[in-house]
Amino acid sequence: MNRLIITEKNSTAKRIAEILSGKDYKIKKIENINVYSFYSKDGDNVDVIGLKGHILTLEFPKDKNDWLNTMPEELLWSDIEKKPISEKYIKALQKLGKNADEVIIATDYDREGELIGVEALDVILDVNKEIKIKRAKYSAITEEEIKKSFSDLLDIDYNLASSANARSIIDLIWGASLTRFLSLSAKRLGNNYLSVGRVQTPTLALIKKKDDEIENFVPEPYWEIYAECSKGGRNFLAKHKKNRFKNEKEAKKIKNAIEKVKEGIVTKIERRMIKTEPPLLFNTTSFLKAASSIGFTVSRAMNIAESLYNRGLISYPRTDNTSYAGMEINKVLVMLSKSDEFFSYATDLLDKKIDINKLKRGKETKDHPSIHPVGYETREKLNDQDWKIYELITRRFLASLSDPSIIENTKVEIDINGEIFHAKGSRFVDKGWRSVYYYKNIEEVLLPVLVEKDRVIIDNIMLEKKKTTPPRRYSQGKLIDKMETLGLGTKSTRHEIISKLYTRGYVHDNPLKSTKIAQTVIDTLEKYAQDITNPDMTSKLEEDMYSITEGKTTEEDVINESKNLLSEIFETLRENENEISKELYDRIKDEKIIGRCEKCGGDLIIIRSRKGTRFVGCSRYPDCDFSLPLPKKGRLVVTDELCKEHGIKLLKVLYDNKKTWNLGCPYCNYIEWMNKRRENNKSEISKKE
DNA sequence: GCAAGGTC
Repeated sequence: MNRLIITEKNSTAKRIAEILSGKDYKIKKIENINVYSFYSKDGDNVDVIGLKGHILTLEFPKDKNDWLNTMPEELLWSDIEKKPISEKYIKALQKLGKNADEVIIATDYDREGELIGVEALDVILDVNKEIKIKRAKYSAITEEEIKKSFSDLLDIDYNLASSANARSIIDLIWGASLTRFLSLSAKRLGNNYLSVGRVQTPTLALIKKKDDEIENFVPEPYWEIYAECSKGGRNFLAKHKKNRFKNEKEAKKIKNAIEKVKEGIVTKIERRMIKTEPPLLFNTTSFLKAASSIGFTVSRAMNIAESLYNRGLISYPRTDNTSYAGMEINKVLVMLSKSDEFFSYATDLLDKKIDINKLKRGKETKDHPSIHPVGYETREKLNDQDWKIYELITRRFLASLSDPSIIENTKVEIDINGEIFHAKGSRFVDKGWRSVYYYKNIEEVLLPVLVEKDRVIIDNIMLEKKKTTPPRRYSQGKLIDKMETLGLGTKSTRHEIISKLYTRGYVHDNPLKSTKIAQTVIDTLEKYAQDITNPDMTSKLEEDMYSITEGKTTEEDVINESKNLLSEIFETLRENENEISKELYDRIKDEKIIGRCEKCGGDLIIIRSRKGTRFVGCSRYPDCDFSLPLPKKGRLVVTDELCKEHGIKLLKVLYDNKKTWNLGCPYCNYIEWMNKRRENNKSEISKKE
């Protein structure tokens, strides 16, 4: 009998073949894809193939491809076709499926995994209707789990696959129709289109909202009173117990009253032990957050993690798990105890004989284990960035197994002529896990030895004026975290969604700032199509998907309900079509004004020629011919910052390969370029001489 | 040239 096993990715195909064959398998290539082949104990021939995630994608029929000749709302009621993403996987599945008596779907144990399995199954049923179908569900790729799942095979959960299918159709219809409507209204076609989506738009709205808060923030002054104290030659700082004074007079009055006082009395000392439990193991979100805080962009961090995974150095980087499930702690520790960098720490942990049952913390999910090291490579053999990521993951793993960190906090109350001041100190009692995971460094504040009724010398009383600060923008890491909290995107897509916002010219910088275009898009959508700007759309979809899975409703019903809602939105959009178009077009046109013409005082605008070239020109052309060159390639992003010398908005250029060039002021850039050219000419001339 | 979801 021929048995075919289909997994979601190559790495699990290989691992499953290893486990089920006892490492006795051969690799054959079909359509240049690895297939792991072996004989089972019963003498059955088994082939294991790993796919590359989804093998099919959704598409509108060709006649709907012309944006200018299709009403965006026509997409709501259009057919949707399923098209292969890569032909070779389809061909390979057909070849293997034709000769198989039984197929076991062994894709990941989640919604999308079930759909990927059904996609593969549909391809196979086309060529072999008689085939027997089974499903293997495993919650970790450990020997025990895999063996158990293959000896206890289940059936395909078609409802679960259906729920994922509904999601994909709804995403395409909403995304494509609204993207086209906005792009057409704003006359932004070609690669300048204005994208809209269930996940990207609410994410962008978060960033824009933060920008609004900062824009509207009015700083309020407040005052703080500090006392510079000393005891036994040791200086320390105490702060008035009221902390912030909103009233300057009140603060001044206190300062004046105690300014000449030379001594204070310690009236109270409070000591508290603060125990901080070790951090949980990394899942994708917490990993990206940590990588972001040490200076990586989330895309870069994810790329490196993928590459470390492919080299066998870390476990699968896309997971929601933060528990120890599916992980062999001692094996990892033994491996690390042989490493140059971590041997002493790992050895100590091994000696401690950690009780795994006491480590049952974190969220246990049915997907891959938490991100942890599975191999080791010396620092020299990895490049700097790869090492930093590997080190971060390894230190986190070690930290999670370590003791809590204990800090002693001391609060000293000092009476200065009736005014109460507080001095705060902190020192490590036991660094615990912080000695190996030292990324969030905590500084000790040491106070002199004090007891109640001690007299301390007051060297100086200071009144400091401060201002309340606006909220902080989202860093990439914080945004990933926020997206997870709101249920936006998945562990695998969140970083891609953020990159997408950059390449669309919707955001720039890190922490993220929204561009004018983004602000206009969000304002328009919030006015006329609020559902798509709201994270609730995702929560609602999640509920609907759950109902489909439970059999309480159908894929068709959910899609129709969603289409009806979108159809109502389109009615509103059409009613306000002219206004929307004018608003989008005008505000984005304003975006093109980047400064004032030094020759005539007109507006400097980014002008695009029909040939696709562009330059900075004066709005009073042909009366004024002032112009500045711009690079031919890449997407221009206009920032809010102005050139200090020319008052022109600074520009950035985004390239397809995701590289960014901070062009800055186009005038400065032009001058620099001219100077360089002059230098080159000079050297050319001198060479000739 | 649209989305989001997989995976590399």
